[in-house]
Amino acid sequence: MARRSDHSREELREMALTAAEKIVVEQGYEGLSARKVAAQIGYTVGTLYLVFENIDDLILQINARTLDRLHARMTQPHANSIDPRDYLVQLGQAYIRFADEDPHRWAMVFEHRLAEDRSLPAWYQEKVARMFAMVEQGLQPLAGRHSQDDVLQASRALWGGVHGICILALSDNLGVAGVDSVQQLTESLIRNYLKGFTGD
Amino acid sequence: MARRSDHSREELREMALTAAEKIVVEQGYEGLSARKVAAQIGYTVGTLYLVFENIDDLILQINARTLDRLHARMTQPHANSIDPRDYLVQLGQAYIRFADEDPHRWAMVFEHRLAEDRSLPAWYQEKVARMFAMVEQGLQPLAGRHSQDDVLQASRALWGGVHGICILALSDNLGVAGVDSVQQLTESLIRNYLKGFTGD
DNA sequence: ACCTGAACACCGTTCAAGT
DNA sequence: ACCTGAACACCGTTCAAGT
Repeated sequence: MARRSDHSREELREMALTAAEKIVVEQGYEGLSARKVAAQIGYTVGTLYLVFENIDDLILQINARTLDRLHARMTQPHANSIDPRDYLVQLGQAYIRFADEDPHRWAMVFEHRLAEDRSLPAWYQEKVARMFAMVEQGLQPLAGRHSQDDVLQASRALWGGVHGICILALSDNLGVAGVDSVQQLTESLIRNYLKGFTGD
Repeated sequence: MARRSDHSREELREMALTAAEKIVVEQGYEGLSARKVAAQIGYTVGTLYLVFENIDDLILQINARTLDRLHARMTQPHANSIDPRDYLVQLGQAYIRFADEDPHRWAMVFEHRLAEDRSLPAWYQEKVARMFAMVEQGLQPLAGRHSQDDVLQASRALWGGVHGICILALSDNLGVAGVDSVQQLTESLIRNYLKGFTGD
């Protein structure tokens, strides 16, 4: 015992994150604990605190990976060759699909709250911003006579909307059953909003 | 000790809920614990379990009260005498205002997750349904040639949208500062969606 | 230098025992 | 009959001590 040096810090970190992600995927946010992660990788709890600041830090690292996965899923090959409206609907539906297929991972991103006084690190906020930027860009071709500020506001309203439908659906608060109806709701929100936005 | 009979079950319940609400308002969801509630009302933890099934049950009771408060706030006096569009915007803004003024109480309603296998009791689900019904009714005058099903779907999309903006704003994920901009986002979402919905 | 093991201050929940 | 107090199985976090 003590001084094993079986693994480097980096290896330890990777093992811990992988083990933690497995727990989250299987048991959800509530099922995660430092002790479980430590047990999974064959170290003591104390060791985790050599690699992560605390449990919030560990969760943040996982959430960052989740945001990366989500971003990858939302990156479409033919973004430029299709109608902007269809593209935005596709973005929304990719988002819903991701949340539906990996609900625990997705939920942790939004269920995890930092202590009131702490705020998300810049590198993390950037990952969130990147997603909003996708929507903003998708909206750009429809801007018409709208100012850049209008487009920004619209992208936030729109994405907030998609997110809300997603949340309510996954928590069964929308009284809609199945992914298909959620996808329809999303499409309804986006298309109607865009009609209003473009003024067609 | 033992056999105090200082308070009836009903009194105990009321005291516990009031104490618990105070803790939630001040310290948020995470700050709540059965032991703290018990200490506040001068009883042992065990006593709480004579009045509530478990801590989830206690939280559900608080959340039910919160939904009642919210419903009261959203009930407007002149609902029938104003433009339906304005009315829906007012509903949305009342929702945002409530969340902004009482963030901890509001957040607990949406942060609290039941165990995967358990579902919300019918009496609780009805309180949620009641709020969606308000939106649905507000939307009714704008239905035009839309089917009843379309109106239902639209009310869900719209309310999901408002909710999403509210969540992202309160978790600082929208990059918007202050209630005013959130209110603007909400109005943008609702008015543009309605333009699309009514086809004007 | 690296990791452990035990400690500390917390949880939710249960239930024999006291009055 | 009513409530306690202690127990059980968990938490996150810290850090002296062992190799």
